This record gives sequence, structure tokens and C-alpha cells, in this order.
Amino acid sequence: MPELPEVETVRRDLERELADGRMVAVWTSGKPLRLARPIDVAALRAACVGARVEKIRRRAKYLLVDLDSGFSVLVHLGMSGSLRWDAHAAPRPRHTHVAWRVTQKRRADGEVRFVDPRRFGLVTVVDRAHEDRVKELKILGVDPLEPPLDGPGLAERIAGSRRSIKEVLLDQTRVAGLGNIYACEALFQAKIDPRRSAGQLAARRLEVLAAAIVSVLQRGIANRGTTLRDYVDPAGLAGTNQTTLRVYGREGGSCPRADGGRIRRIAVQGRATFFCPSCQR
DNA sequence: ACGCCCACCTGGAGGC
DNA sequence: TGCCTCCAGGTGGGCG
Repeated sequence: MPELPEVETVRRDLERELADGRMVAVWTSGKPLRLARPIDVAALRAACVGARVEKIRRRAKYLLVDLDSGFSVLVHLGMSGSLRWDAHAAPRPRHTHVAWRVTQKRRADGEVRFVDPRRFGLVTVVDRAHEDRVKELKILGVDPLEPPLDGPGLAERIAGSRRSIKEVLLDQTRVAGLGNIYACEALFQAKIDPRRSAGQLAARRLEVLAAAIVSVLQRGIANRGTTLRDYVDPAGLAGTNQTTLRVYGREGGSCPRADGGRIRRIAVQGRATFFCPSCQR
């Protein structure tokens, strides 16, 4: 589900809601998350209980909730995860796996809920003094928005790759934040065939692609994310970016460029890939 | 080191 | 109605 724009939407909303918040209790479901690993409840409680939320940062598709205990909670939403913010007394949604009760000076108690039906997500504690050692973070490639990716920046990350450009865009160790939807959309906008060998793309084409990546991600954020199945923001509301998608999920449809092409669906590295064979070369 | 396959999990959609 | 198969926005382990 969530790619960079969805995660950034969650970051902004949650940071606003949690301003001045203090965590007073942590509950977990006991079910394992990513790699069938159980959540370390003791570490989570030690880091969170009594701690004030300072800010929330995003690194690619990861969120870091910075606490004044010196620790951060590292969260990844996987395929089906969401972070909700609700009244403390409101019933927890099905598939809630972590809940943080939060007190604030000027409002009633609230609760942050990590909800993840498929349990591909991640919730773990990070010591900020050693954040650079966190393996999930240290393998990440360049963030395409901070600062906005350009042609040379993209070329540097692609250098030497003999894989297809679509595979490289999904490789978080190169460019970190794109997922299947935005990769397809960026390649359409840049008129590049997803099967093209990444290392053989000319500098001018990479410049166009870098601009397309920035553009589709910024539009995604402006539209508060893409909701195809179950992505929702902390208030439980869907995004609207799905109405702007030009190829993703539109197989058989005619190309929005009205060039006579029909959107095709193929598999690239086992993932559904949508493109127009007429204008994407 | 790199590239590829697949498992991890639940639920929704479509076919029969 | 029910049962079965396939598919999904991500990631990392393990293989050759």
C-alpha cells in the first residue's frame, strides 16, 4: 500500500495531532510483524512511557517518531499498514497491533494505533545516538524529494546497473520511496519503456525521468496519497490521487496521450507493470 | 556482489 | 450461498 506520498501524508497529519503529546501507555497485540518477528514490548515501553513526542521524521517509506527519551519509534507500514489517531475510548480497529495512549494539555486523551492486517509492517525502537547503525535505514538510497532528484543524481544511483529501469526504481537501496504505482506513473510521464536497461538510458532521458519522479510524488502528496484498496490517513480517510493515475491499473484502456496506444500489463520481476507501448520507448 | 525467486499474511474479487 | 484461486501499494532471506 503505502509509498512515499502516503507515508509523508501520515507524517504530517500525525505530527500535527501529536504536538505536545506525552505517551502514557503502550499496548501490543502479541502478534508478530515483519519476518514473523515479535514486537519487543519491554523496549517499546521503556522508550515510550512517560516520553514526550518531539517530532516525526520520514526516511523513504519509514517514519521515525522522535521522543524526548532519546529514542525513536521506527515504523514501516508494509503493504497494508496504517497509523490512526483516535479518541482513547474509541474501539480499536480490527488488526490493531500496537496502541500508544497519549495525553495532551488542551485535549482529551487520544490513542495512536498501528493497524496492519497483513503484518508485513515494522514497529521497533531505535536509539537516536546510534541511528546510523540501524540496518533498515543505512541501506536506503537517495530520497527523491529532499532535495528534489535531478538527472545527475539519478544517473549516479543507476550507474552500472544492467537491470530494467523499473526494477531499479523499486530498489530502495538506489532511490528510496518509490513503489509500484508511482514507478509506473513516473515512467509513463517520462515516456520510458519500463523494460529498458537502466544503465543504457541517456543522460537527457534520466533528467526527464528524475523530473517525472519528483512530479508524481509531489502530486501524490498534494492529493493526500493513492487509495486503491485500504490506504487511509490517521483520521481514517482515503486519499484522492487514484483519480490522477494514468496507467496503473488501467490495462486495456486507451493511452491518455491519445496516441492510439492501449495500456498493457506485463510482469517485471514478478510485479504488475502498466505502460503504453506506443509512447513509452 | 549481484540478480532473481519466493515467502511472509489477510482479505477482497471473480469464477464456478 | 459457498468454495476455490488469484491478486495486492513491500521487504528481506537465500539461492545460484
